[in-house]
Amino acid sequence: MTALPVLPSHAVVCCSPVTAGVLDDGQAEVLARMFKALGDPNRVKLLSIIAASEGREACVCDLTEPVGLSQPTVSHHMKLLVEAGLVAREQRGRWAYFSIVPGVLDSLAGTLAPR
Amino acid sequence: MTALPVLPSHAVVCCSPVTAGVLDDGQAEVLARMFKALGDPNRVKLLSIIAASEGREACVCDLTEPVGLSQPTVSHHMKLLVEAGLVAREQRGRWAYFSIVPGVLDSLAGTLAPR
DNA sequence: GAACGATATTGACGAACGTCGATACGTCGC
DNA sequence: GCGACGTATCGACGTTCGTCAATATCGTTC
Repeated sequence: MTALPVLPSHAVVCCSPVTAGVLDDGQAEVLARMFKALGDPNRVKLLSIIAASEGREACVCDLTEPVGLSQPTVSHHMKLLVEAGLVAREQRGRWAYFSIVPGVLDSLAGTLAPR
Repeated sequence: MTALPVLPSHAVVCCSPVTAGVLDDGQAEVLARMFKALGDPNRVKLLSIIAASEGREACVCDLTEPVGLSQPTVSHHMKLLVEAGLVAREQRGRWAYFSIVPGVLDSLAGTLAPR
């Protein structure tokens, strides 16, 4: 499978550091949305599986068994991760592939601990 | 107010990187717990207020008004942040002070993006 | 177009969550 | 000890969430 196209960087639209001053409601909302997406053990595990996969992408068909959840549940979780902007979805024939959005984890890490 | 005592480093017990391989259920659970604590805009804002305060600590009496929530709600949120290991609480007379647990944000950031 | 396989969506259920008024509890000053 | 003050806890409420079986939708193959 080929590398995913490079998406526009989210760094400029993503996140304000928690530690750079008092966040306003909008900024806090943006951050909280992403953290909430990671606030479920199954979704953390799903993200780690994708991150550990070749090309940092994985087919949803390979995600169901490792987390031991039903297909609808995994689909639902993946939808939440996509909506949170952490992963991107690409339909390839019958298969849905998910990949880590480039730079997003770096950005999110940067909100917790400025570099 | 004096600096808080240096707490034992949590780095050794805190977190496994999301991006260093597939996490087991326990590791994912630990991370998810902290992310979930940050999954509420008000708690993100509370954390940012504490982080922006002198000495990275703040009195709960200074937290209620900026988030515009009732006293019981703020108390409840602070309890969740403490239980998640992100902040520590210290009673000083009538006042409860909360501080960022040293190193915890760095550790958590490191789980998202290894340095 | 029909059959098949993959996957998203729907609906129901029980659990968890965020909020606040009321109250309980601990500290301080007299 | 009592009253005032600060803050945690309780209980109720409406909302949100994680789960799964059933079903709908979409892409592929013949």
